This record gives sequence, C-alpha cells and structure tokens, in this order.
Amino acid sequence: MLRLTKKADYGLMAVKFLAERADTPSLSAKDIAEAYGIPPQLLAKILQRLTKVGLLSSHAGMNGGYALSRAPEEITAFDVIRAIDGPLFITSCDARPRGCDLTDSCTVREPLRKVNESISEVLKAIRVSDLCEPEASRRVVRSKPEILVSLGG
Amino acid sequence: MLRLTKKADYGLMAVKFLAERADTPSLSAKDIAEAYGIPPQLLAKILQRLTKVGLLSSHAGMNGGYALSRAPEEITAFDVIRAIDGPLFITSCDARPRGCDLTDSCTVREPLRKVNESISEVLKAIRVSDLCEPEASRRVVRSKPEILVSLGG
DNA sequence: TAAATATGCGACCAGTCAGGTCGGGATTAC
DNA sequence: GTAATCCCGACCTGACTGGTCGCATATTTA
Repeated sequence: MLRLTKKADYGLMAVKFLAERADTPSLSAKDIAEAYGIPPQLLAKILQRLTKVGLLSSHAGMNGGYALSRAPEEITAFDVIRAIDGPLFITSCDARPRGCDLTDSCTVREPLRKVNESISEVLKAIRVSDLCEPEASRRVVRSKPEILVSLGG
Repeated sequence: MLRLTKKADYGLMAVKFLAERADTPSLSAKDIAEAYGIPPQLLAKILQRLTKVGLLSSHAGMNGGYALSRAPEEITAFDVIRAIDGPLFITSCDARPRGCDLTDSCTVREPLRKVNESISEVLKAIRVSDLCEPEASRRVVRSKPEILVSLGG
C-alpha cells in the first residue's frame, strides 16, 4: 500500500493549478473543483487547511478565492502532503501515542525510521514549480540530499 | 500519513528474527509471535503469505515451522512489504480499477509515479541482512540506483 | 443595505479497510 | 492416534477516508 490520501492528491492538483495561473488574481475553490471534477466542498476544506498552514492566502467575498502565498519554487510536495495528511510515518508504530505496545521488542523501527527520512527527502526535493513544467522540458531532478539509508544506529 | 501496515512491520520483524536464527532448524509462528508479543494467529497469516510468495519455506507437523528460503542478503524490505501489503502505489488513484474517475484530468499522477519508483528503490536497497547487523557495525548503505526524480516525462 | 459570492468550520454519515479472532482441515513427528 | 503445526477462509470491530450539510463570517456590488 503505502499510498497517500486522495485529499493529498487533490491538494497537489490544486496547488499546481494555482501555480500555473499565478497571474489570475484569485481562484475560488469552486473554480478549481470544476476544472478537475472533484467535490467542491471537499476541496474547499483542503484549501482551508493549506491556507491555515500558510501555503495559500485566501480572500473571502465576491471574486475571492485562493492564491499561493509563496513562489512555486518555494513550496514542496512534502509541504502540501504534510499539511493535509499530517506528519508521515512509515511505521504504523510511530503514528502516535508513545509508540505501540511493542516499543521495546520492535527491532525494525530504527531502520524504518531512516527509510522514512529518505522518503521525506524525496518529497522535499519536488517543488510545485517542478510539477508545472511543460512536458517539453523533461528535467531530471537529482534529489539534493543524496539518499542515504543508514542502518544500525 | 503514508505509512505501511502493521502487518508489514510484523513481517519484517519475523523475517529478521528468522535471519538471525538461521542455525535453528525451524521456528514456529508461535515462537516468533511470543518473542515479540504479537497476536499469533495474525502473524501466522502473515508468514503464510510470505511462504506463498516464496520468501519463506514452511514445514508442517510437530517441530515444524518456518525458515528463510533464501539468504538474508537476497531478500529486501521491498520483497517483504510487497508480499504483505501488495504493490505499493503512492497515488490513491493507481490503487486499482483502471485509475480513478479523474484519470484524464489528474495532472500530478505522472510526477508522483516517479516518486513511487524512488521509494521502491529505497526499499529495495535494504536487505534483510542489513536489518540484522549488530549495532556495532553502523554501516551506511548508499542506495545503489541513485535516486532520481524525473519529472515531466 | 441587501443580495450574491466566498471562505471558515464543525458535525455528521457511509463505505472501506486494517487488525484481529475463530474454526475447521491437512501434515507430520513421536 | 495424538499432539503440534501449517493452511485457509469467514467473520467481527473500530478507525479512518471520502464526502456532505449547514451555518457563520467576510467582501463585493448593485
């Protein structure tokens, strides 16, 4: 499995959409939802969450809507996903309260934590601006902090 | 979120356990479950799955149990996780039937698929033998196929 | 100022799924 | 033949995801 939620997908799509239309003063949740055919009210909640963490700026009222509050180069996939899905933990143990019952006996926690970090780095290496690139420019992003998996310590 | 299931955790723990005791002729599901305090019946099902895909070999009857069917160096975390959790898809769309409704409009699928591959590579770079290393030898595994995230193509 | 359009937010609901249990059948050692 | 073990499908339950509803608030415009 290891999949992220549909909400995160929607969030990424919306952010990309906003980035591509940075010139447009403000786009409403409805606009974006219609563009992709996703439930407007659901997307609304997602956008609200992204606004709350400061990735988007919002404007209520007529002709209101959302806009990126930072440049597309300054926002990573990691930012978006974490804002929506919460902190990502590859081990189900780490998902809250002081570890699972096996905290003591679990022997694969530590190595997996490292894997977790690697994945985070991969996601952090992807900027929203990367998502927007026209298909022509097939850039290859070498994930900046080279992926290391350090085991046993 | 983006976490793998508890079952996968258990599976990894069990495989590690078996690798560390390769000398022991055969270890039962009960043995392993008790060692870690995990539900025996649940672990049993997990081990059966791992057997089915050929990672473990089983032996019924008294003094029966499980053993790795390959050397610990020949089994990766990816193998174990995929056997238990199924193919890993970071996008919730890819999780089955011919993509979601948005297959056409979804614009982040392709980039995320690349992320998916990167994560797979990370997991493939982790061998069971790596999990077993005594804490002393703090090896650093440079994930072999250098992680590339190629976008827009 | 009233209407229309937006965001903000909490409550709620239904379906899915992960984690776990139960029970019965087949194998093998002693 | 009996005990230990693997094998396997059915089932249950609680949590969570995806989605909806309704209301309050903000802002523009006529």
